[in-house]
Amino acid sequence: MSSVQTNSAISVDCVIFGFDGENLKALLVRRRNADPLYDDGGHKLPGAMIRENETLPEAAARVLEASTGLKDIYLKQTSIFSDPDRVDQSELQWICQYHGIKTDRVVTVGYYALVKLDPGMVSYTKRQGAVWMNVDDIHHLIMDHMDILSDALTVLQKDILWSPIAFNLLPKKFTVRQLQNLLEAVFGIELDNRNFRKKLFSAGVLVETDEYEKHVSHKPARLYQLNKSLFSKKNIVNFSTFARIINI
Amino acid sequence: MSSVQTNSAISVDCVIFGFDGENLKALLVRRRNADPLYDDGGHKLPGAMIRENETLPEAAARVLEASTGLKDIYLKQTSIFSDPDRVDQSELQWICQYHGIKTDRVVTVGYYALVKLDPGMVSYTKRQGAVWMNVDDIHHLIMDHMDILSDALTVLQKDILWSPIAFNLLPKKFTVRQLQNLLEAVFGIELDNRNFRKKLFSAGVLVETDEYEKHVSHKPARLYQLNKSLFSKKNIVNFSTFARIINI
DNA sequence: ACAAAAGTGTTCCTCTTACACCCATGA
DNA sequence: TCATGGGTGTAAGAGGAACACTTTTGT
Repeated sequence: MSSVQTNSAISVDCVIFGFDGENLKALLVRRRNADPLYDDGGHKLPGAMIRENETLPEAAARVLEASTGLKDIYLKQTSIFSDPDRVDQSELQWICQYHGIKTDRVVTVGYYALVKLDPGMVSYTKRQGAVWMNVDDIHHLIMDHMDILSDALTVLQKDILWSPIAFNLLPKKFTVRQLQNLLEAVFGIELDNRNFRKKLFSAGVLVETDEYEKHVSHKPARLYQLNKSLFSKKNIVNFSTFARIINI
Repeated sequence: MSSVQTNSAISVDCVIFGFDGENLKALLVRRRNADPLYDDGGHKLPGAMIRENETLPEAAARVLEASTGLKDIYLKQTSIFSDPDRVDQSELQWICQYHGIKTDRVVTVGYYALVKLDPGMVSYTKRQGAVWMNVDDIHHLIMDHMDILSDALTVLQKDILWSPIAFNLLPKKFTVRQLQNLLEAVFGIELDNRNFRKKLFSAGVLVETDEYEKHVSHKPARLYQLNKSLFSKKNIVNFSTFARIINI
């Protein structure tokens, strides 16, 4: 019988999703920005080891802030990746050396975050050496990070159906089309615009503003906001608007 | 800045759900069956420390087998509980002593399992000193185990809507009423029996058998089985039958 | 014979789907 | 004036909700 494992290191890896009005994107970093020796060209998810006196959500929030400069962002745990061999020996050696620690094993916890992708954000992350890639175009990441990403996407899909988190990916004021594009991108489906509007408005999740798109070479679309009064009651629990609209 | 945490112990705690045809139950153990000194009368969830060369799902399966004698049971990770103070100093001391380990911190990972509650199972668990309690009647557990239980129930509810796991709580052959009772118990709702049958049969998830209930003092109900052909295709992904039936 | 749960049909109404044209703007 | 996406209505059909009585068994 093997002995109890006490010498584990625990890390968090964050899948940071963003939406540019067209495509769902995720933020990736080079293996080691700070250490060109180990930049093998592979991309990875932003992550970190947990510290003493820090919970996992706190560690994830720290990673998020380091990558994006943002605090108070929607952040949710997905799965744990605990295969003893998920980090091979040479990776492990490097990790121990890099952090100045000694460990036999690294268990990682996946998180996903939802951020508003505006030009300011893009230039901020660019300065950090990070890159926003279309989720559909990401095929290879180092270690098991591809698994972590796929898992996060699956969880995101379910969560969007059952909570109003989709609005975390949109600007405060947005067009109906942006919301429709978002759902189409996340689920890989197409929606009938007329029926989408009907169900959306009858569900009462949106409040119209008096503002419109500007500088577009077609009839400018009205901007809407999320109906915040949904949050005052216990309606969050019952938010299944998108499940109905997508008809799953 | 605090240093990187490497000396964590990782445990798993399992919420083992069972259904007796009427109520949803969970399996609880005394704090330390083996050690009467520490039996303070409080109940806890079955759990264990992870071992070297063991993944978390493997550790959870080990706990499950120790509690119920069952292998190959549906088992799913829920959340992680990582508050540095979730285990207080005296608990920590006891844990280190009991396991003969040295650690500063115990992070635990919640799992839930679904088992068929037949008389054999009940007597097996009774011999282990464990007890099946109605989930509705559980109000106090030691440490943060009540949080782990509540969390598992929430996850179970969502999962039941989106996958055929409900059938893991029923015998191989069951009546329509048992399935209805199960859904009513898990969600705390009431369903119209006629409409329930209509939707259930039209969804094609059940196959009828030629068998009936026996020794009941009313018209015996026909026994049904889960339509296994659902699994051959990719239908598992699209299983939303109960979401439709419950109309969420 | 009685108690207890099984099993069955219909009507009404709501919600979903499918589908085509005019409108406002920038270039 | 043209190209582009915004924005609207209707008709037909499917699916959901509400509801009461007969059947079969054990006692």
